[in-house]
Amino acid sequence: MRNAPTILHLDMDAFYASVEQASKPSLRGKAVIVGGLGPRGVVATASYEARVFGVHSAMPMAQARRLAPNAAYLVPRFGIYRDISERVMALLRELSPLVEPLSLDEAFVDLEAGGAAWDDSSARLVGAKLRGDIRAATGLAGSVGLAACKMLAKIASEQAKPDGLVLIEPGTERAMLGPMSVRTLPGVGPATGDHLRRAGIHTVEEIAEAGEDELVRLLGKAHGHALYAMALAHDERPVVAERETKSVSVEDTYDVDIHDRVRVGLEVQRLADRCVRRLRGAGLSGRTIVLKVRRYDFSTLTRSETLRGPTDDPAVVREAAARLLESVDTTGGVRLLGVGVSGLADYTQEDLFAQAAGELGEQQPVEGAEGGAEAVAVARGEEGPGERRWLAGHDVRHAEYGHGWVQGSGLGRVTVRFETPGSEPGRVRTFRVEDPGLEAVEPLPLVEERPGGSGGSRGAAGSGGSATSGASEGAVVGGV
DNA sequence: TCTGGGGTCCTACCCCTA
DNA sequence: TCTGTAGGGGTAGGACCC
Repeated sequence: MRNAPTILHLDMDAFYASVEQASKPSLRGKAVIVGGLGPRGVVATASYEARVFGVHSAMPMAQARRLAPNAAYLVPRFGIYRDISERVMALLRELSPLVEPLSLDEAFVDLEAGGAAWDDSSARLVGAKLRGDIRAATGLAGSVGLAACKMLAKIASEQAKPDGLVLIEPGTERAMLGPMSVRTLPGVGPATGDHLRRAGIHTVEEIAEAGEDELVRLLGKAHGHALYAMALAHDERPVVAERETKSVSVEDTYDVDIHDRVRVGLEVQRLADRCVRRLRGAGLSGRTIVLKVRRYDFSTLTRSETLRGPTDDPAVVREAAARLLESVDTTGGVRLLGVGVSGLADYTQEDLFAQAAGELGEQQPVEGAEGGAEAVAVARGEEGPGERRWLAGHDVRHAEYGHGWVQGSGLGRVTVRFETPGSEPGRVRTFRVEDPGLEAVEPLPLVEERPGGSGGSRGAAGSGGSATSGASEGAVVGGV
């Protein structure tokens, strides 16, 4: 391990919820919960105001509604999250070529590789400036952890939340880690945590005291060795900029269990097609087709089949998935189905044959760059011809009232709050769902782009929900 | 209380082959 | 030729992460 704290971990605070608060002035300072709103949805992110009620990520939405009945409940808008994430990642890449994104809202940066920092004070300066730059570019708050390795940098950013910066000074790592719960270490989830607890191991220090042999005996070779090393604050994992995708999959949980075997078969076909679209969008093909079935009792099983060569042919994937389904007992009903492809290659042999046979006429549109027009299609959640379903939280424009967002819909009505990231909290109006004046539009930028200008509007996250600084309607870039 | 979606990695087991 | 074994690929499931 290097001896200067030059690994940076950035974690955007309550990312999805903060984006929603920054987009919607009326939600600033309020409990906001983003996630699946169906009967089987779970919480993706809760704002800090919602966490006060005990709501947290991965909690069933029904439970969240009991705990925080007056919170704002919104479906995720991945298009805008992705746009903002790209801006943040671009700022990170200015610091170093070695940036490892972990998700839309988290990344590691190797500051030493970029020559951006070489010791405590330079690292601290870079971290502080980065937080300011992110705030100016997006209006959002991010927490920064700085340490000599990835594990400690991540723990540091966790300690820095919300809206802070923590640097772990070299030489203090063991003393800091020792009293912490085993669950602090990456790779220790509920199951491993329980396992260790039953062996009388509760803290990181107790892992170190137990010794490597005991850890390997308890948890197996790979996990045991890795955990023991982490407990000694040893983590040699490098920051890796480019990660190859290993698998592509899609899955759906159904609001109501499916019992009809024919319907199950049709859903599997549909998922196979969706999976292939994603696969093609990424320019990939794969050899192993995986079917996932979660039954009525939440038991989950997978079936897989490895082909002789990689494919991205929807018919081939569909047929394989259908064969796999034959070996699964679905009596009692299924709550989730999934189709995946692994054993990926970035070329395809099947295509050569398919092209030769002129079978590409029915090629599907590529999903690839999701976020733009696709986000709008999703925003309105069009299910069938003539049917318009307005999703909570998504952006709309009304011919008469301008830009707003869907606050709720049902019984043939849709309620819209008319406000923009730069406006005061707006008024609410209700329309018929088929109102011709209403259309789904792209989200507005959170911070106005002012060429030559500095700074921007203040976001909501952790900043006390202040009003924005003089933004106007002028920056509207909506429209479909 | 009733548990999403998209991933990665590890382990155990089976079967085949050398 | 038979037997034991080691290794690799395929398969299934579990744990974990965000």
